[in-house]
Amino acid sequence: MIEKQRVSVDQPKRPRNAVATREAILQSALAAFSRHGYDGVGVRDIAQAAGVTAVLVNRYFGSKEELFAAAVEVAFADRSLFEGDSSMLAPGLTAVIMTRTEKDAEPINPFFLLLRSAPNPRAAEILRDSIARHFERPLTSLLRGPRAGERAAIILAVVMGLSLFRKVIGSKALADANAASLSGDLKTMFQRLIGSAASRESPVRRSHAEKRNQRRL
Amino acid sequence: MIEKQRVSVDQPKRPRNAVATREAILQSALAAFSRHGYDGVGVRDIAQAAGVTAVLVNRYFGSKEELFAAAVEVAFADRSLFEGDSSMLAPGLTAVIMTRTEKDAEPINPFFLLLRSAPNPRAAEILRDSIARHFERPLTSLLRGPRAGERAAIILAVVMGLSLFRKVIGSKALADANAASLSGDLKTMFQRLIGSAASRESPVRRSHAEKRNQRRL
DNA sequence: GTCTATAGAAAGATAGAC
DNA sequence: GTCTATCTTTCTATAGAC
Repeated sequence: MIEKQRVSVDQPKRPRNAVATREAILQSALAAFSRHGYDGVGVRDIAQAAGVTAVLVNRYFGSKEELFAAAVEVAFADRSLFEGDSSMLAPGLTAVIMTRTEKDAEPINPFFLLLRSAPNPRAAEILRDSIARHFERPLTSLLRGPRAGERAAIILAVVMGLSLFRKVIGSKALADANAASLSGDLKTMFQRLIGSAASRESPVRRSHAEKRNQRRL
Repeated sequence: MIEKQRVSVDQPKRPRNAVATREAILQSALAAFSRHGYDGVGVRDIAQAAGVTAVLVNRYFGSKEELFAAAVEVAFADRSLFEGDSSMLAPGLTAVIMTRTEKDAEPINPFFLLLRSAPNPRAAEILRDSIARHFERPLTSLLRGPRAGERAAIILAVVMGLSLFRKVIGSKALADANAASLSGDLKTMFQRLIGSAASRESPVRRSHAEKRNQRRL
């Protein structure tokens, strides 16, 4: 029926370049796993989008599973969110959610990679490990107060749940929500989770406010 | 190698009973989709667990996709969470999360069905529709205050994110968290989201408190 | 380093016997 | 109403040519 198409140029074979080929496969895998999840994409698809055949995927990465692990490491490498102090965390998390899940946003990001690959048991193992190292750990060390690890995981879980509803499921209520009011809600929610006592009142600007008015409650 | 096993009795054929067979397939599908997700299970697996062959799945439900839609309707039918008034909502949501994601909990429930099937685009469509009808709508009508639909979706997104981290990913920080303190955090978070102004302070018991002290802030 | 060709398993769905 | 047998497609992975 329809002729198979080459994504790259119409050369008979790709020019020999191991590192460039490996990188092309890795980027293609990152995009494909983000868009369709581990079980939703085959090594053929990934190879074709990178301009090579499926053989090279296994040659460079050993197996689909190992390719996935490599793609996860690349996707989760961005640490910019956790570099400032904790006062920028709530606005930063809110902005990341809003921009990466808006209507015509690039569908390639670590959240979608995670959400769409988590159903596969082996992928889930790889993800659990990478989340702990790249997200839970740095976020935990940014939080003050008791049970920082627990609260960090809650914050990340909230981020993932919102991304799920906004983009993977596509809930109308969240996908079409007014951006300003939704941002406000999220920022407040994150601020409260970040505040050192998640189960107490008014964590917003707590450290400043409580010096001025200890009997606020 | 290993002989295939019949789940049911060792009769050559299942006794003829259309409604019982249909129901057995439906329950088997519900369990399988919850455990492994839409893409993680085949109609053969579902049929075998129901004690029939794969032919009957398509005979009774038309296709895997239609079987999935039927299973979703069954899974999402439980409305007990939204029957009381909104004062029981936060404790109820917290209890549902904690019990259904504890260590040895039954892995068959609507949350896992949703989380593990959402990556498939057709399953996502079916889920989006059923979530709107069975969860977003009743929860929205239980919430007072502005942007109830938006806030209902946020609440559901938070529930799903927590279930994801506790059980599908298996984040150690949340899976092994102290049940009492985690419950407390969740209850507070839900109470704030349920309170009529998600972006303002102290929604807990707001309606009572604000009558006594308007200048609390 | 990259390819074609293919092995071997498993998927969804259907024809036709009983 | 239920089965066996089979069609067709797709999957991961590998052998071997160039």
